[in-house]
Amino acid sequence: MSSHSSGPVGVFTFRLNAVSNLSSPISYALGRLVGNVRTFPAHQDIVRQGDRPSQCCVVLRGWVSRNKVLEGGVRQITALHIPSTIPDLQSLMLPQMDHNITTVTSVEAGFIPHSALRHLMTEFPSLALAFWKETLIDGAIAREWEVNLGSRPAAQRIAHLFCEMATRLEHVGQADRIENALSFPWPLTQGQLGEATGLSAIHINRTLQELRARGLIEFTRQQVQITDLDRLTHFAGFNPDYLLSEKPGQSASLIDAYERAVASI
Amino acid sequence: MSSHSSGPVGVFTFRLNAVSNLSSPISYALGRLVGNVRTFPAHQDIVRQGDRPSQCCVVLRGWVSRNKVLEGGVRQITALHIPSTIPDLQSLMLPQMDHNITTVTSVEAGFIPHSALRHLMTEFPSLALAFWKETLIDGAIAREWEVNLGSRPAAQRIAHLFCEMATRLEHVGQADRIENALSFPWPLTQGQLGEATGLSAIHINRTLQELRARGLIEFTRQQVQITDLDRLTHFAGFNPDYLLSEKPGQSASLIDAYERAVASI
DNA sequence: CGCTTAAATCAACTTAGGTTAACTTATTGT
DNA sequence: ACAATAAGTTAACCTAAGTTGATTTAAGCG
Repeated sequence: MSSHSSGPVGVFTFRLNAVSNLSSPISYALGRLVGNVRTFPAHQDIVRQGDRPSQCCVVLRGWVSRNKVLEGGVRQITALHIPSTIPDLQSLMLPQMDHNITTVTSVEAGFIPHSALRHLMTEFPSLALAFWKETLIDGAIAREWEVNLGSRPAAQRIAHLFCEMATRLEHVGQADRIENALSFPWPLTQGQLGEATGLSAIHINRTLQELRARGLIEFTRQQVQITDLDRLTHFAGFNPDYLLSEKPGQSASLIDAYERAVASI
Repeated sequence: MSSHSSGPVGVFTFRLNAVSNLSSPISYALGRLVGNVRTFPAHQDIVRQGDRPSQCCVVLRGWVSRNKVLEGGVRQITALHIPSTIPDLQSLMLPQMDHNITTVTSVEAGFIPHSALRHLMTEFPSLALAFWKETLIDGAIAREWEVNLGSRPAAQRIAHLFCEMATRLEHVGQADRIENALSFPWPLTQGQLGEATGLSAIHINRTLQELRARGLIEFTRQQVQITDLDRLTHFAGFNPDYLLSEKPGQSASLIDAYERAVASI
């Protein structure tokens, strides 16, 4: 069993640091709280709508989605979470989950009891501020998804999501950039991509082909390759400001930290 | 000029209390910080995308929208704010606004300097938790809007928004209920309703007529009347849990508080 | 390794919702 | 009370996206 400050948990504390500059005692204590690291298979609920969790889940490897399922069985993915985030952090303040947290890939996740987090927040009020800030960034992403769902045609909508994920993945060192080209893992099926963008799987397929024909992206198995990020950015009307990207310097150290963490597994 | 703990400011502190049960010294201090109360005309930006505010805005009367404008000039409303909320609370933690805050109606708004809020949060860490909780509820509402925009057909989408606003307005005593019928002010034009739901103004018009024909809603000038809330709720697939409604008891005291506040203007 | 199941792809057809433009009804301002 | 403007309504037409069903390719799996 891999466990604390070394190993994948590092991904988590290092990113919180980059976003909020936590002091090292907080960051150390937080890393130590992550326990009970488990591996989940793909397409499994970690937390369900209506649950009243007593612990928070930290994504250490793999992707998870927030999603809601309507009566008819239609599923809407409202957010995608990549390693280093706590998708159900809200359960600390809002007792009942209003949505599911579901694995997209096989996922390694750790858990922190609410009680431990509450104690730590009492001891270090700045931790609450860091969590609040995470929630605010999540909110900014949700707003951009609303714009995407409400106002962009299919091709731009999909392109915008690719731009966002490319940017977020690059921040945690999970995208490869060569000049202006970016490639990164893409574990969503076309059906799931449709659930995230509010489009049918068939229309996703058509539109993906259009994007390929325009030379904006390439697909190889589970990888997306953005041929020219500037061109795709312009096409999608993407403005990365809402992601509150870390400055280049911090980003670089994050990548190092991540790679060290992964290497030590 | 009306100003502090009496008058419309009461709407604000009373609601924060209901959501997070702030102790009375905090609530009192917070109410006193709201100054510089101004009246804005309808359709005016209070804060703009890209701004770096040094104060937060408290909505005391009227409605405001969060919105983003795309290059082509299309506007997407991502949230509606009714009295008692701080729409740009995030500016305290995220320096740059990622969206506009625009008045829908004529609006009375007060302002609190960031510095004052920061001091108060340092003195009372539970205030930061209350703000975080507000942000989380905002996030839950945004997720439901994502579902609405991505997964519901026009009639259900509009109906769902009516259900949500009816519920939220009832919490702050701004909806009249007679049995199962609810009526409340509706200041959005059909065009703005389209901007909130990602539909064209013409299609809003068509769909509104369908909802009227089905006997689900009635329109009189600036009022919406829900004929039978249960029926509309069922039609829209609305589940109010995500709004974290106060329990009936608290709700009632809120209404009283609101009415006292309004009466004292 | 072939068998099974899930994704992806393709084509034909349907439909919800967008668009344009003409016209009517409310508001607003003077 | 009037003109001027904004909002609501209606109709005709168009298109982006949904749907159904058949076919191919790729991914697990015993």
